[in-house]
Amino acid sequence: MFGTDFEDYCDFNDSICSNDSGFERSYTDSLATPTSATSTPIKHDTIDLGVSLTPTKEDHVRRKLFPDEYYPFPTQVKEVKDFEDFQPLDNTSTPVKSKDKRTKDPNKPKRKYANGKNRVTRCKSPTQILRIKRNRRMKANDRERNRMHMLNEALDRLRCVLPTFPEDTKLTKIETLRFAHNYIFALSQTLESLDSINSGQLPVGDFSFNYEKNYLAVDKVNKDAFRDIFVPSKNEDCSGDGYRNFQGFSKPFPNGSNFLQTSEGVLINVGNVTVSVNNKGGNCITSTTGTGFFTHPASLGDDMIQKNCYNQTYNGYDSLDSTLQNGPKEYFNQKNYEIFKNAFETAKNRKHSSTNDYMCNYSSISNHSYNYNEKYSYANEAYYSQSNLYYNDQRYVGRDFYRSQSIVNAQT
DNA sequence: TAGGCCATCTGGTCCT
DNA sequence: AGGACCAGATGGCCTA
Repeated sequence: MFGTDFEDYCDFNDSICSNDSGFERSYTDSLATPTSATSTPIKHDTIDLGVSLTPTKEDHVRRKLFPDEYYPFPTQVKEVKDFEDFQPLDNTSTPVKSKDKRTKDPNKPKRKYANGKNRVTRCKSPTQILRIKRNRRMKANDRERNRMHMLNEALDRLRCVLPTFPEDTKLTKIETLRFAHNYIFALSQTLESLDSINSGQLPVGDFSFNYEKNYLAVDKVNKDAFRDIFVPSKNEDCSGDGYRNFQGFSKPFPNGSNFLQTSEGVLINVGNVTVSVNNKGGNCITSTTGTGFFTHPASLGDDMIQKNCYNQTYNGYDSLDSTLQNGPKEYFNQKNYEIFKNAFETAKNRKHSSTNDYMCNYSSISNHSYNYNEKYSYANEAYYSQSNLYYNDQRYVGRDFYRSQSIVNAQT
């Protein structure tokens, strides 16, 4: 049903740029109307340019301001696989120095000119000077445009690794940076918590790295753990930029925080998601796309557990039967939940593997995060334990995948 | 309609 | 000379 690649959730058609891209304007207009009072190019009919201004993921074609013949270098955008692979785009007008430089002969005498100087400066007509300046300006604009494109693409890649839902409104630039700052902080705090377990300061039973089990559970230790991660301490001054308070998003609670404790439980706001932990087990996650409810396994009957199965396809295996796959639509939006959850798993995996895999190559995240059958595909015990850390509360029946602590009454 | 966000142009500065 | 970087200016698009 759903794709298994993380990229499936990051549709470049939507995320690469906003619809109100300024590419609809062209520098050619300003050239055509040099006497215009404003230096800002006038809106131009894009059809006249003969190029599609909408980038697509498939063709990897950068939006172009001018027809192909205006570009002296290839315009194909290099697909970035990892950080080391990332190179500046090739479609800049900036001339690239040839690597095979011709070695100068040091014995060769310099060319002499009649006036004693090394070079003759020809007189240029005002028209020529104007043309040269215009050409330099166009090239400078081209470079600046590409530079900003690279910056925006970097921001897009950053958006893709942040735990927000693709269906939600695209984060603005400043929101992306702020949220990334907070997210890194949250992940580092999570890793520190894990270190506390490894060093024996915390019992594993109190805080294992199981987001679903611990962050949605109701025992005090886990509530405090979550609060430690997402809510600044009293000593922290978050009145300014409020980074620790996820200020990139609204703070929905009257206390001006992303965390609210009530007599019935706690509410935690993380990005576009609000997690509600109820003392009576009525936990839920709410996003702008819908709400999903969670219940303790103890309160679930067998029939409810049956309905909590994944009705998705992983590794080519169809799970459960067709009636469940085509079952009621009120089930929790599993895709959104997985995206949110995988952010935490990524942090866990980073502890055990090379660092470049995850933050620099978001396509590889999916290989680990969505591979639910991997524990049965790998005999390596270490790998098993590593992969299974997060899913230590799940049951597997034949080819069917069950979740013991799952969604029973959700809507999207 | 005002304000936010964005892409683009532009000129200045610094550096190679 | 030319490229990278930056900040200001400007207009388009969208939303409350």
